[in-house]
Amino acid sequence: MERAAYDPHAVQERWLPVWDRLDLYRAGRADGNVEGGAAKKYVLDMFPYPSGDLHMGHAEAYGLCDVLARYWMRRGFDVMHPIGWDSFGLPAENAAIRRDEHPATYTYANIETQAESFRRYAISFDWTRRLHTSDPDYYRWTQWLFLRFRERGLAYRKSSAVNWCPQDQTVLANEQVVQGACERCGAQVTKRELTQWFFRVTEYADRLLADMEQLRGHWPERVLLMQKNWIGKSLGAHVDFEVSGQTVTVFTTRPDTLYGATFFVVAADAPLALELCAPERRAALEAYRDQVRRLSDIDRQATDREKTGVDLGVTALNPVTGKQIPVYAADYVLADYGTGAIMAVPAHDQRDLDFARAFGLPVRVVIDTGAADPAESGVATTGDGVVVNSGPYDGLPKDEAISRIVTDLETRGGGKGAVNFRLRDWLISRQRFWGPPIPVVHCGACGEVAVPESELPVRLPDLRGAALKPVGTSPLGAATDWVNTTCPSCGGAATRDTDTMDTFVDSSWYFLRFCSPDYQDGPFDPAAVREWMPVAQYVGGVEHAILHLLYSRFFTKVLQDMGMVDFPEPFLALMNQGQVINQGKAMSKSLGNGVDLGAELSRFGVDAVRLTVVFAGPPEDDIDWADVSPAGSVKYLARVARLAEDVGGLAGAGRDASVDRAVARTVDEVTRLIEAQRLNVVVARFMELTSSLRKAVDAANPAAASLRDGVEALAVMLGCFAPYTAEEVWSRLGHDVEAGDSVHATTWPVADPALLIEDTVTCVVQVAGKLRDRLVVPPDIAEDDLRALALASDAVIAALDGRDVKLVVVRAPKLVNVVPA
RNA sequence: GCCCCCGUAGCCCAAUCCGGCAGUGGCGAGCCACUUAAAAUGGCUGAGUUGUGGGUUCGAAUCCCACCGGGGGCACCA
Repeated sequence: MERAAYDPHAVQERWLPVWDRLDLYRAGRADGNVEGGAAKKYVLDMFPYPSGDLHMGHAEAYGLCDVLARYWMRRGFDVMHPIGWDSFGLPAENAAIRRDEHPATYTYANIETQAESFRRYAISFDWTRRLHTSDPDYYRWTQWLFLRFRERGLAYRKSSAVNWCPQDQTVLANEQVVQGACERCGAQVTKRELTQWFFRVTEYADRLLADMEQLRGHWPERVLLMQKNWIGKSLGAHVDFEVSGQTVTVFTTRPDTLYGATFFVVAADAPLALELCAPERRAALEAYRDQVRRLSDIDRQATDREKTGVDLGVTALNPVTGKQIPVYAADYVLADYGTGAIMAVPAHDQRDLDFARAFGLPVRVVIDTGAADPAESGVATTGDGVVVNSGPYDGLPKDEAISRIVTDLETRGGGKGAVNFRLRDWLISRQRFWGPPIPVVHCGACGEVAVPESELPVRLPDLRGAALKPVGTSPLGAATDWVNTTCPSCGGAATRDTDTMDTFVDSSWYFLRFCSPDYQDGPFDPAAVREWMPVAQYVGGVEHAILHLLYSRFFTKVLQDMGMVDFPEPFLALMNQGQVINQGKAMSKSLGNGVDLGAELSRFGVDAVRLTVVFAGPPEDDIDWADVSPAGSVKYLARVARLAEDVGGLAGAGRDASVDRAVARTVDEVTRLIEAQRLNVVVARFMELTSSLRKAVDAANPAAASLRDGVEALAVMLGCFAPYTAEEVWSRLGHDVEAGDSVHATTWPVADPALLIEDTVTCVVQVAGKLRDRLVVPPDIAEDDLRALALASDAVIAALDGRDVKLVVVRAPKLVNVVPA
């Protein structure tokens, strides 16, 4: 008999226009046709940057997220699954220079390409909520939020050393500096002192850390760990030292080693170094500072570097020993961590010891750890031990000494317990064009003045091509007509701020905008946000583990403090999909191992690619495209289509308990597996069910009703993974999809609990832990009966070989273990 | 250097949470059927010291310890 061929492309062409017409994925209108009514679920993928067309990475991330979104739709939830574009950013600007056009041209053309690809890839997006961060309607509210942050003292300007690329004559974001070099041109990045805008994220450090407890279990553990390390909370103390009549405070995590502080170091690039320096050492310090400034980041960060520094010719008073200790400036002390000055305890800190050995400074052991003397061994002892050489504290264990010394410092003055964070304030200024302009005007008379809300957005001027070339200042600065303005406060002549904001600012609140994308009275409608937020499931790559996720968490907390939202965390659950690699390596042009998504889709079809990325392994694992087989997925989907064809033609109402049980077991297990996000295992279960239904059909099983129900259940579940094929199957079973009876508008199958109970169980019988026999028993068999059955088994008697039985372990109904003497 | 995760068949994965038959999926390999032949399709088969060593247990892939190998994060943060 001639089989109906399975042509994935024909199936796509057939159903895509029908789905467009049926408008299946609009949020906010679920009919609550499943128990539990229509509870809301907000499912979100990290929105894409519009660089070219979609690639394999998108295929995986959006494919995985779509399974979850569709599953919850089938479970009767009112699901919001929106899409938008993170459409400001440097690549568009570079393309515009190259092609002599406006960045918007490249950006919006790519967006259209990606949107069409998403549509064909059959992601269940609610297209009515689409947004682009580069639209004035969007960045108007990015600017509005900036002004609210500024009112609260959370946005401020300060002078700071930033990454500078001498080749491109421009400031670079940290993420554009790869191992000390400019990611664009490869030049060594240096530091340059510039006045920049910052967000005061450090004020939220403690809450960002503490609230991670709410995320534990729902976010990948390693992401929480990375954020924890990034925030870097350290407990310790501030201790005051007198230097030339001036009080200089240091931060230390080891107040117990105060008696071992034999010298004092300030960061060479901190202003404090100049203040403390004796006049006769001034020239030496300036020379050293020049030398430090010329160092590239990559050199400066090398930990095995020789310690360098310069004696400042002054001394500091150790507050507990009463001794004057020398003061140095060195580049191993960081200007922007702690107070920019340290007490150096060479015996118990490796860096201080290295410095002491280089400069011939004394080493004084104050904690006896039992290890060799650091002065001899060159290895600082940082472990636990007993306090020595420390006056009244001698003999105390380390931890007790810490609390005693801190208490004494607080009582006597001169110090107190303190907490310090590694987290730095977020530098948001960019000397670039394609971003939201900072809505501030600089007036000679009034200073910094906010642009009034009624004048937002501050639109970008119409610059293109060569006008965007980096010249060391923002391209906005050259747009004279745009820069020159009047002061909103006094009406006098003033200039606009020429910085634009980091694109991470745009993406720190887009998930809120999706709740009410057309809202005109604020960044979002509070009622809509109450309805949808927080995001129930967020999906994206682990490369955003810190920046985007930390900033979004920060924004949410600020908005909570402003009373605009009533929750502290934006994303209740997070899934990190792995990367798609090829032949063991990240895909790249230079390696020639790239896999083109469009080519794969043309060859195998959308469903096969979607199924392959899900089936390849656990969602969070990388997929090596060389290890997987989209051709195998095509084969499987064709098998399902043929099964539907055969079953669709069966007549009759016959049922078969073993078929019904197999279906019920699969439904039950697949449901639990999806909830646990074990999506690769789900596909294996589909394949098993398909095989067993196939066998039943081939055996001329008369249970037509059971088989039909089974294939229907399979179609509904498979619809979340391979939406086109599932619709085709659904249609072959006789459903009128064009009339609205789509597999993507139906409800998830329910397993009858009665079918999940087995009438018999296979009991394993072991002798001394080795498998010797299997017994088929009722599931509710009594322990004693099972023991008797097992002991009577011929195989057991043979294995015992006359030995006495010492112990019989019975775990009814699954196992008996007979232990011989 | 510090911290985290992972080692199961030639390869990708199940079984690990909560100890109880190492397989139930895929790729590849081999064989068979269909075919003039091939492709496609269907069926069948084989493959294991569960990284290594030790411990706990009646029983360990699973729990504990050490080591080896791989991946990742942080790193002059006091």
